[in-house]
Amino acid sequence: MADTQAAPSGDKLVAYDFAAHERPLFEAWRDAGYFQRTPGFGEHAADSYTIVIPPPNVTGVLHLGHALNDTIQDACIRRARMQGYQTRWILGTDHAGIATQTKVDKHLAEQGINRREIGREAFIEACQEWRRDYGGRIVSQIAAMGCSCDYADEQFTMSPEFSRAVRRVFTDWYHEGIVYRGKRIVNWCPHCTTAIADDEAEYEDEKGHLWHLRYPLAEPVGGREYLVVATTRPETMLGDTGVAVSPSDERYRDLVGATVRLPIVDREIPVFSDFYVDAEFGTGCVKVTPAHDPNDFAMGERHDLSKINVFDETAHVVEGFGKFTGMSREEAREAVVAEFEALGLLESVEDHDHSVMHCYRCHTTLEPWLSEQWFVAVDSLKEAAARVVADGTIKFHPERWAQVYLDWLANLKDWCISRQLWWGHQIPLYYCDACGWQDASVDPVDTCPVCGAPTRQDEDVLDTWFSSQLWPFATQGWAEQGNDAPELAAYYPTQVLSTARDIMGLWVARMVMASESCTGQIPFENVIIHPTVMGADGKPMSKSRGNGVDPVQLMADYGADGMRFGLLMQVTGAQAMRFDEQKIEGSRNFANKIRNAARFVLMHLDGYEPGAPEPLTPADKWIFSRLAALVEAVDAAYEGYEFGEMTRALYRFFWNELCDWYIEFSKARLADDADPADRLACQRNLVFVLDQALRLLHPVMPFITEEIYQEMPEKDAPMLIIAPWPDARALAAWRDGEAERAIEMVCEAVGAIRSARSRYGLSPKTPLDAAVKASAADAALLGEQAALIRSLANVGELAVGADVAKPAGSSAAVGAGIEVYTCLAGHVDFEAERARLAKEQAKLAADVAKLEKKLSNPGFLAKAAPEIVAKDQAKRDELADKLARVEASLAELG
RNA sequence: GGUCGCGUGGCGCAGCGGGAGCGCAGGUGCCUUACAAGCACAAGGUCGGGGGUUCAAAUCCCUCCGCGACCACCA
Repeated sequence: MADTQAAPSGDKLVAYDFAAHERPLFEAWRDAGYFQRTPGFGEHAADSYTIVIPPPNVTGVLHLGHALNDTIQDACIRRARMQGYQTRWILGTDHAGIATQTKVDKHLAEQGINRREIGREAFIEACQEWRRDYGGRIVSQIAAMGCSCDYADEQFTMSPEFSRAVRRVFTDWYHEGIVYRGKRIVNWCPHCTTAIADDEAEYEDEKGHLWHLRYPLAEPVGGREYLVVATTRPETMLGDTGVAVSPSDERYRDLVGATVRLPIVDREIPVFSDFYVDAEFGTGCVKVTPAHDPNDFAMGERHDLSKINVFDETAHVVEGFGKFTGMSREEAREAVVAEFEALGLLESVEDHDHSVMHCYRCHTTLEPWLSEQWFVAVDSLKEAAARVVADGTIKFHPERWAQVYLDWLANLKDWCISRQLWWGHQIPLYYCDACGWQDASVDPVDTCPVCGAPTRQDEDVLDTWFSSQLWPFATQGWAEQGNDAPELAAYYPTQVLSTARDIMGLWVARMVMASESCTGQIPFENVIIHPTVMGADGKPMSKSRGNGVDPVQLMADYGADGMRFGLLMQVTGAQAMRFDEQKIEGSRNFANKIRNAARFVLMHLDGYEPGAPEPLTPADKWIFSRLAALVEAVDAAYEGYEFGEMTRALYRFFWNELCDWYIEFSKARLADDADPADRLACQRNLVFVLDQALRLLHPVMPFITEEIYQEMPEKDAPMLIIAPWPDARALAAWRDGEAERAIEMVCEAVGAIRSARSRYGLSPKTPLDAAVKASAADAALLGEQAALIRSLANVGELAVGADVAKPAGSSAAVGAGIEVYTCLAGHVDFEAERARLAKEQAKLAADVAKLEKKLSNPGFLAKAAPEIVAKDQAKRDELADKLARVEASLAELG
């Protein structure tokens, strides 16, 4: 606190060492146990406030999205802690199946190791090792931000307890028929060699071709010897088992029921009609490959076609296709097309853009692939999940995301949960090959309960999101004690879930479904969907674009407080926010302003004695009134989850009201020759306002506020982190319209005199005489504040009254209800003053005319709310008055 | 194809029914002892175009234009 952060100019700027100031505070909070379950106090003592952090991937590093999201959560929970709730912010990481396995694979590959060679156990050990080496990094970065999570009870989606919860849900759902096994078309990643869920597939537009291929008919029909199919994937023709046409397509009516002799493979396949086919597209004939296209699969089911798998798990052509066997998809495409051309069956090729599915992890083109997989039947789950959002039990902020959520649920299809990976929760389904017994079980089943033979466990692991969906309750004792877990009773449902919109379906909706099914409760009451942080160019941040910003670097440059405040200041209800580093810099400056204001207060405490704040002067009453308004605004913003509003309100109050005016007002009262009683009152009021401001700022800027709080002359809590939140209801008594009016006039008068001085290039050091004319009531209010005006505007003689005359040779500024004359005689040439006043006269005349017109409109008078009419009349009178006074000043200048 | 978001001073954004605001950049003057990461002052916009509702529109409705996102997807 003692050091000046910004050295006087001339000296070299000494960078403030944020980390050195922040880390000890963090450790103090942690060591005092404030990050763990806090006991609660006051009116909310019996209520809990819980947040579960969206668990970052174990191997991840902090990015700006986390930084924003975690700041939001920390602000919420710190405020709740100060409000006296029993708080708990559950921290942990996600094992992130594919993501981690991909990384470890790559890591091993660099050492020339293939995971298939070392086997499952060794590979899992490699993952664990990787996790031990890199796993803690993101948690320490979260700590560097100052997040008040429960670090002593860190969760992991593959911890023994969590795994038990996963097995339990799988087993329960299996027994309820919610989890089932089936041979279906799934999105297959030939690189990761696993199935992935529909929402893990990303569509990307690609330039491609539409090949028109002739398929000869086994027997000519009506003189026709062949039909032409159009396809974007000629290589799949090896697996064709039918050709479909639209039922309403007259052109092909007589072909339905005919047989095609499939070229190359020489297979006889039927021509049939199906409603799926659009006669308008391509040739109107669709080759049907049930094993490699979901729509074809559906047609295959409807028409009882066989399903021929052309590709193996790495998307190479399987045995039995002659020279094509062993070719990659791409090679096979070329070879098939070449063959058709050689056979004279390639009718034409046209360019065709289409969207192609890619793996969201490795971006390999996905192959729709027929395989045996596990699924979650969603029909019984989604109903409750939709209901609790539709009826407002769970609220989205901003509200419109509720519709996105509901739409997602409405379109939901069964969820493929099995993954052909090694890193993850192995599916707890046990088979007895001897007698055919099979069952799911929470605990391992080594021998068959029917015949006693050894069993084997399913090889596949579960989708990462299958475990993530249990996060809000599996972290709270559910695995062992189910819904009787005391933690759940105390801390469930949680209050807030904050996330970006991209995992609305993948995670948010699934948590609701799982929680409703497993606990019978909602998992959280409020869902905050914060905007996605974009790069400075408005595009998503990415390595390849080079527009990424590292939050760790931001914290090093601007402090954790600066980054936090700056991020929240940019939050709006929109879907995206373009990252603006200047906002972070401005917030760092704001933190510095807070530090300096506190320094001012604390260095002027000579003779200070603790005591109740007491607003004596209008300036005191004004700042108390503004403080009361601020608390109300901040509370309202938190309750609406409007973080941009909240931070801007704090910024405005602290900088533009407290620092720009109240502290300036205080200087004279704190001087050595000031009245000791008044000085003490001023000190107490400064301490009080600073203290309240620190509390309001603390959830967003925890470090600087705590650091200052420790220096405060009186404290009602050992640390600010658990100090009571300002009480808006109690403060409301300080609202004072008259004091606000008085100080507004002071500010206006000071501004007018400074402006006149600046306009004519007069030094701030030259004292000027001035006069203020106001209504009798205002003059009475203002008269008491003459000293403030004199000291802030460097005024010599100051006259205030209802009937003061404009001094000769003065510049006039006409404000709201007051007129300010700055004496410039002997200092300036009045030509410029005349021009300025003439310009103002024109502007005022136009404004008055506009209002006159409005007020003479009968429609307005008849229909507008009476207080609006009154307001406009008052405004008109005021402007007319101003105009008259400007004109008078002008006349006087001659 | 469907749904949603955004177009406001040079730049980045707030405001979303009663006379246009903030930050930054730029201009002028200040080392005024809390702060030059600062202070003071001034300048800068017909709120994307058009139409409508209303006494009143940046704000509500329609339409067009331009960005962007999500969902679905026709071989």
